[in-house]
Amino acid sequence: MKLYNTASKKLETFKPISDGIVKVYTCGPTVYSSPHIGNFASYIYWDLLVRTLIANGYKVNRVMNMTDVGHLVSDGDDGEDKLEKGARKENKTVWEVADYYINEFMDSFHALNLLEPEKICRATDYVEEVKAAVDAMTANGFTYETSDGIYFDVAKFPDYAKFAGLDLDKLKAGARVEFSDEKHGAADFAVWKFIKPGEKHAMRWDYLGRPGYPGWHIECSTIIDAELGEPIDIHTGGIDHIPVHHTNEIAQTYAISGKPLANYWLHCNFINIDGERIAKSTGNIYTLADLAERGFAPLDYKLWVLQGHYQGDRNFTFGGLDAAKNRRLNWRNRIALELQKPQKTNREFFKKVLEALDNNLNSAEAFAIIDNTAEISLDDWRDIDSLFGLGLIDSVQDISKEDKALISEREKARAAKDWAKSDDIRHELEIKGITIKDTPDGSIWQYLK
RNA sequence: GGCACUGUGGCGGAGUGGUUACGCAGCGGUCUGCAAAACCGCGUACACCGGUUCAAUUCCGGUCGGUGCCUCCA
Repeated sequence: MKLYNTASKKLETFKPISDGIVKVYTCGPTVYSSPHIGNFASYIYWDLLVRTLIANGYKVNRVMNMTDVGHLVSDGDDGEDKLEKGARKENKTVWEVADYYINEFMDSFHALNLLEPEKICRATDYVEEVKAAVDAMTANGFTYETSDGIYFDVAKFPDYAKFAGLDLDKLKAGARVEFSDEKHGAADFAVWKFIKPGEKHAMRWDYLGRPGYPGWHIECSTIIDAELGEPIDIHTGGIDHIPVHHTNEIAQTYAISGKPLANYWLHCNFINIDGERIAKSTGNIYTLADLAERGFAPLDYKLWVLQGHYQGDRNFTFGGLDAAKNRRLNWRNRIALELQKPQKTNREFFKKVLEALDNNLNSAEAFAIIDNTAEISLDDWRDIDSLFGLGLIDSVQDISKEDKALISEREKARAAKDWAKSDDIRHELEIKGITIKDTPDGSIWQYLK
C-alpha cells in the first residue's frame, strides 16, 4: 500500500520495520473540553488507516495518548493551564475534569465505531518516565535550565528545522515578541516546567528538588519509547502538529536515544464549516451531540468524512451531511435487499475496493466502486463494513415473522385487487419504519430512515 | 510579514495530458392500482491570464480568492 509521508513529501510504498506487525502512534486529545466534529475527523481518518492495514494482513499495534496534564494557554508566565482553567470554570478538580472528558471522548469514539488502539496512555501515568527522559536529554547536553523550567536547546539538534521545512530565522522575525528572555533561541521549548512559589497548579510532581510538571511535547516521545520503542512505523496527527509538536518530538527522541522517531508521518488536513475555520469566534463549533439534535447519527458524519481525503481541504455543510446520511440509508437498504435475495459473493469486487484504499487511503474512490457495482453480496458488504466501520451490517436486520406475514398478506390482497387493505398494511409497516416496494418480481421491504 | 497547502457542475467530493468519477438534490422517461424503488436519459464542471503541447481541468509561470502553521488547536 502507498501512503503520503510528510517527512519525504512523497507518496511512498509502505514497508513495516518488522514483517507483519505495524507500530502506530496517534496523537490523542487534550481532555479539557468536549471535542468538536473537526477533532473527530482525524480519528476517523486514522481508523481508516488501521482498518486498511488490517485488511492488508498486518497486525497493528497502536498506542494513543490522552493529554491529561496541562500545557499552557500562552507562553507567558501568567498563562493558565487548560485543565486548570476547565477545573476552575466547572468547579471541579483537574483530575475530575480529565476523567470526565476522557469518558466523553471514549463514548464518542465508540459511537463512531472507531477501533480502540491497543493501548491508551494517560500522560500523567508516565511522569516518572518523563523525568528519566529529561535526565537523559540533560546528560546528553540538549537542555538548559531557566527560572521557569528545563528547556530544549534547539540549536543542539542540527536537523531541527528539516522535518517541517522551517526557516528558523524567518520564524523568529515573524513570530510575536517572546515573553521569556531567558530562552536561548525562539524555537526552544520547555520539556519540564517549574511551579513557582505561590503559583496555583493542582497537578504537580517533585523533580530536581522542586514542584513542577511535564512540558507538553515530552509525553509523546516518552510514551512511544515506553510502549512501542522507536523507531515506530507510522506516526499520525493533524497538520497543525508538523511545525511544532512533531518537530519537537523528533528532536526530543533524538536527544534521548539518538534514534529517529517514526518512518512514516501521516498528517490530516482540517475541515472547515460553511467555508470557515472552526473557531469559537465564528460560533461554528459543532459536537456530535449537536449533530444528533439535528437528526444525524455519528456514523452519518463518519461516512461524510470518508467521502473525502485526509489530506484535502474539506468543507462541512449540513447539506453535505444530509447527502451522506442518505447515502448511508441507501447502502443499508441495498443490504436489506440482499437479505431478501439469493447470494453470490464476488471477491474481485472487494479486491478493487481495497486497492483504492491502498492508494493513500482513497476512500472516495472506494465508495465510487461500491456505487458502481450493481449487486454486492452480504459477505462482501460484511467486508466493506469491516473496512470502513460504518455499522451497516449491524443496523440491518431481517424483519420479524409477523412482518413477513403481513407482506405476504398484502401480496394476496393486491392479487385480489383489494387496494384498501393493501395500503393499510403498507401503512402499518411504515409506522414500524419499514416501507414496501412492489417490483415486477414481488414486494420487497426497505428502511424509511 | 514568512513558509506551506489549495481553488472541480446546485451542494459534497475523486481523478486524469485526449475517454461517464461517484454521492445527494433536480428534471424527463419506462414501469406501476397508487406510491416508492429500480432502470434509462439530461444538465454541456474543472477560478482568471499567459506558456508548453497535435491536445490541458490535468504540466509550467503569473494574478486573484480560500486555508493552515509561525501562539494552544485534529
